[in-house]
Amino acid sequence: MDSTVINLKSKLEIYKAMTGGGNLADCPVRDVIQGLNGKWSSLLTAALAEQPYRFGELRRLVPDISQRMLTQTLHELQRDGYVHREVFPTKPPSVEYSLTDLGRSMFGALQHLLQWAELNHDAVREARKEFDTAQA
Amino acid sequence: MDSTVINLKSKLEIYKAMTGGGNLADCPVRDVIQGLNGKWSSLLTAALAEQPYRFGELRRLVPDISQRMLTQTLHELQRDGYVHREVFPTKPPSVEYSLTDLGRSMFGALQHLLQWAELNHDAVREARKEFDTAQA
DNA sequence: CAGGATCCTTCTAGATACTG
DNA sequence: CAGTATCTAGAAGGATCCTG
Repeated sequence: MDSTVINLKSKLEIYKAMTGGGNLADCPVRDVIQGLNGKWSSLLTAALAEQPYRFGELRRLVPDISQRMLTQTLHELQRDGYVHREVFPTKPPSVEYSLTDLGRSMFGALQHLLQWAELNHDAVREARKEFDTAQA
Repeated sequence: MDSTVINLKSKLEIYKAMTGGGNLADCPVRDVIQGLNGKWSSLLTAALAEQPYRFGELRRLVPDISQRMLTQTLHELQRDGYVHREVFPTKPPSVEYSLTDLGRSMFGALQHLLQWAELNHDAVREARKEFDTAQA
């Protein structure tokens, strides 16, 4: 079966996983998703999915991220187990960031959404334009 | 080919789509993803993927969302073309929200990530715990 | 019933300066 | 090189009251 085909059963399961139990605050799915909701999380994951990078390389690669947000986002991704941080005791020190197995697995799932976004960006933009002019 | 298998070519394409052109502020992928980064966007999309709901039904379904955020998030999802809003001129009025074709298409891609989150929540939690104790 | 308007709090993210 | 620390503006989100 094509894994892009979604049956109702899995929809219901996801929905239940997100809303069920009356304990939304501790909902597992939302807990994980929340960790990827940052402005830079997806972008940095996508970058590291290509190949490992060092701190400075990532800065140059993503010129409009502040060094504070780069540090912080990498830290969060590392904390959630997606990113491995390896320090090489050179002088001056160099630090390499790479995806863990969990990170690669997660990116495999995230990628569907990124690809969809790339393919359907025009439709979304068009919908926004239409909506905004209709409101005016 | 199993669509969960990622080849390097598509990785690179996504990465380029997210970072290329030196025009990150207008990056299409990030533009679309940003619209789904809200605290409630995924949850409401998942709910509406199951079936259409009325405003009050969604409130009861997601008890910990404020009515303000429910209104606002539905509005954003509608603006991006994911959600259709239909007003029935009854007394008092009733409004039904449902996914558009674009919304269903988007959810098909988002769902991979939600399913991954459900399956791997324990691993993420474990990683966090390990990271936090290692820091202490 | 389905919101709009307001006020307030918290969280996010950017700018800048400094350090091992 | 790879960060930390501090400060601040702005956005996101919550609480409450009001209405067609």
